[in-house]
Amino acid sequence: MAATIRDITKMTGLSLATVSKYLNGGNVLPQNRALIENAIEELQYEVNEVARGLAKNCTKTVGVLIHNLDNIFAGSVIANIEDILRQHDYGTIVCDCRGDIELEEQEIKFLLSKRVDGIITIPTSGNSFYLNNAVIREVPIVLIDRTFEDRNFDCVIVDNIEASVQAVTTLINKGHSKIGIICGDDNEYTARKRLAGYYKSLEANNIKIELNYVKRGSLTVEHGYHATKELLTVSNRPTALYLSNYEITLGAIIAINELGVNFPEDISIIGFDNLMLSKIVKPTLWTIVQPMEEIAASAANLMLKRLNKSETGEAVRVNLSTGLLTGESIKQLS
Amino acid sequence: MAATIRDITKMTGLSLATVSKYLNGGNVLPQNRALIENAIEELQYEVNEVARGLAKNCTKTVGVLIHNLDNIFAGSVIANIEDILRQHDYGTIVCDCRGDIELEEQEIKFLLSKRVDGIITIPTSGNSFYLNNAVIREVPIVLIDRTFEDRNFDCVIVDNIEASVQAVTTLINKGHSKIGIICGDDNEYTARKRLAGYYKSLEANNIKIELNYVKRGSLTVEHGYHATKELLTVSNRPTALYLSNYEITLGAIIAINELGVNFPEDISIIGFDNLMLSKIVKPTLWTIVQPMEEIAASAANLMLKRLNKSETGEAVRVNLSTGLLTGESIKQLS
DNA sequence: GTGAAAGCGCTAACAG
DNA sequence: CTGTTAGCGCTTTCAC
Repeated sequence: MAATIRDITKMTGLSLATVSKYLNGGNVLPQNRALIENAIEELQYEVNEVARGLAKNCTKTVGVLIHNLDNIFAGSVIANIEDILRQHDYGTIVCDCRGDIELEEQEIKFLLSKRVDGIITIPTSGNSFYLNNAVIREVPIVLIDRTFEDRNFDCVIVDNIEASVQAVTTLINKGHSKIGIICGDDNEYTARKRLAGYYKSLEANNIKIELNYVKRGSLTVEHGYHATKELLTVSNRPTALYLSNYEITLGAIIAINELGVNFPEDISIIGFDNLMLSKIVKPTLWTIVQPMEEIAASAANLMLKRLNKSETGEAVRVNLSTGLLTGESIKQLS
Repeated sequence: MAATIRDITKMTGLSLATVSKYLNGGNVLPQNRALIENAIEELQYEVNEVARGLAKNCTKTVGVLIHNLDNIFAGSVIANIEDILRQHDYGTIVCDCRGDIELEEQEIKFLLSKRVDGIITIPTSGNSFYLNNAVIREVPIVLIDRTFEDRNFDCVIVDNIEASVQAVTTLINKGHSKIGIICGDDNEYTARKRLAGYYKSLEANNIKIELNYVKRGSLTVEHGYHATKELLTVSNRPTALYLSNYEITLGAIIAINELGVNFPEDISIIGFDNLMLSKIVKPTLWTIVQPMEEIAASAANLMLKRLNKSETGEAVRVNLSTGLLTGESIKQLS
């Protein structure tokens, strides 16, 4: 059995209160301080955070709930959040709900029963109903990647429509009008927005929308790969492709290479998030990049502010912009 | 403030013990059961797991500590572990130590102060010193991916030497003797083993080892990419490449495609772990696969057994074998 | 600055 | 089956 604070009182002859005060950074006579520190060393004492959590009604942990852990975006965001939180002595309980709405609701219950001090989440569900209990208990919540229409929450998002506009406009400015898009399907919030941005910029430039240039599917390498092969063999094939997420970009590159098609000569492309590819592929890739670390940092810091009450106002909405990484993968059409 | 068990006693007129018994699955008179269930519904009561944890001296959470969260292997293993544990009512506190030994030690302290019931970890450190406190407190530990020489722990590993032997022997059986390897560097446990397996099978077949066929580096796409380019331009270039990890395989494929080199005609390759690639690349890829879900399941189940004391003996060592996925990426030399 | 005592929400004997 | 009671390990008044 691990040593308790009581063992320290016995060893030092001091009282519970004094030792506790020391542990919480209070003032103690130098001689007593020495006694306590010695005892702690001797006994290998470490605070029992469970007991402390009960006494203080706060656990110094935040729950992070996402749709899928084995995914680059989520993995990297979580790793960074965890990092920052830890530096402020907060632990992180990670749950992944596998894109399942029922599980998502259960996981929130689970996190609440663990009495997390706050919840950071990339929502799966389309409405915020599943967060009711957390709201009632006044557990701070920070949303990442999306918001809800039905209620305001703190959130950290990027403007996905604008990201697409950036990408597509870049292509248009280089003379392209036959532009394909490979994207997720309509029940994905970010996919919907990105597709909307694609439509928006085509319309703004009076370019007719070709429905067979739009390849909806899953957000996977497979979809990127197959959709690219299809788009490259379609009659009246597009001159440029907008690859609207990390995995899709990867799949597309593999398909293009495999077909022996060259970019930018035969096809122009602009990718998404795939820094790894943009760094190593030759010719280099034009890429839309989400500020993943900034997203993580904003979410973590916003949460920290809610936790230490330095932010108490209305729901704050952090809007980050995507960046545009220039490359050589887009051909200038005359 | 959330409702407590005491609120339920007031509402039902029953005692603490009865309600507690109900909550823990004990027998209660039907009428009382109804009363309690009604009160729970009414009050939106949920067990405070922190209080329960203190009373029971067990928290129903296990800590998972790994070197790097934004990595396919770790991400996918953790996602699966979390899944299984959750189904048994265990939560998961995830920490990533960024491959830093000092952080690793701190994280263990952190997990212990949170009183996790068990720890599952992919070790970073070369010795088990940092686990001392956990051992003393008799917190069950399950290692993944590697073991220590200095002390026996429960562990779930694959035979990395054998994996390499499988890969290299496959190449040799198809008539290759000029075989390159791209791998991690010597301070990576698994990389060392995989390289050792490479040497082993060459020696077993009396094939002379060419040191410039061995490309050590980081376990990254970049390394796979650049090393491949180097190996393909070296004089007396190898006829086959063994790509000894996921990221390296990905980088190599990109490099090969980019160079306009064809496999298996111009170069034979066998990859590692990259199921995604082996599924979508044409010609299909020969691939060594680690049973990631099985690794996760074994680790989680072993932990569960330790936790419920159904396994109490000596350290158990689960040895899983890698599989060989056949493909078309290896040319038969006459 | 220190100590005594009550309490955080729950569990677990032990009687009844 | 139910109720009483005494903790689990720590924090936090409130006197001294």
